Amino acid sequence: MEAQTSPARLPADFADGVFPAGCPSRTVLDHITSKWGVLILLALSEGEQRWSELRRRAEGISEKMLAQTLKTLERDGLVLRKSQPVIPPRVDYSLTERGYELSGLLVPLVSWAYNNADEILNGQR
Amino acid sequence: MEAQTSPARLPADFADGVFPAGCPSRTVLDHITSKWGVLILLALSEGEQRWSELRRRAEGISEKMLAQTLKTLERDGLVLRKSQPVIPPRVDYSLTERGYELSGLLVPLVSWAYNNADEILNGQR
DNA sequence: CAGTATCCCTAGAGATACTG
DNA sequence: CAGTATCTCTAGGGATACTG
Repeated sequence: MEAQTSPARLPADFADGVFPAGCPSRTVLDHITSKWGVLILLALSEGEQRWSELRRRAEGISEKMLAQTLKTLERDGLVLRKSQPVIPPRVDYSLTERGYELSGLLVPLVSWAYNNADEILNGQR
Repeated sequence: MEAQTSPARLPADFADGVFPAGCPSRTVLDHITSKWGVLILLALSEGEQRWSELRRRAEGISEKMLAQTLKTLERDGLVLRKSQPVIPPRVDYSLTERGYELSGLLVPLVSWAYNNADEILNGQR
């Protein structure tokens, strides 16, 4: 098999092919491709959900990491937090418009990973 | 803004909305969304490249992480390593067909991150 | 229910030196 | 040039306990 060049092109600023160390996109990329970040964004792509629901779906996440991940995504304007002043507390999380846009790119990636996982890890063609 | 549901759908196995802890796709996802993994795959989407070239492009990567990342991606069948028995050594890396397919999903994501980075990190609408 | 606050701990990242 | 081999270190992540 020969080397190929991807049809989808990178932003022109990467035209020299260098990904600068201090580039802000690195930070954003770290947030949205983080282990738990992806899963939370994906879960929320199915619609608004509560804390406990997210915890159940992103199986294996600790409370600490759920809180941290949600805060980061909220600060980044990707996730919206709606808190009701009731007892017991009720908090709903959902995607913002921007988060929704992003999830449209993430879903195909996760689907691909899911569909190719066995072949990739078990080495068969 | 109201909660929305993404048009792109997840694999049916995720229909219950749960991402199982032991799911193989988690491992694959970790590889391809790793800090350096993304950048290497992206760099290679521009075509075959040598070790030193990759090191230059993924600015800030250490030799250790470059070696480790390339090995993982090669084992996963995403990257092809072609070594010439010459002195000085010459090794070329390129994407396999599967890696190429993946890069088609990664490029839009990185482009999105690049285009939205400033607004995300500086908080303006 | 929806989180904080702590403590602990090691895997993973970087730096450096060396080599075929 | 294209890597390995070590060493070091800390910050990310888990577990647990507690709270408005």
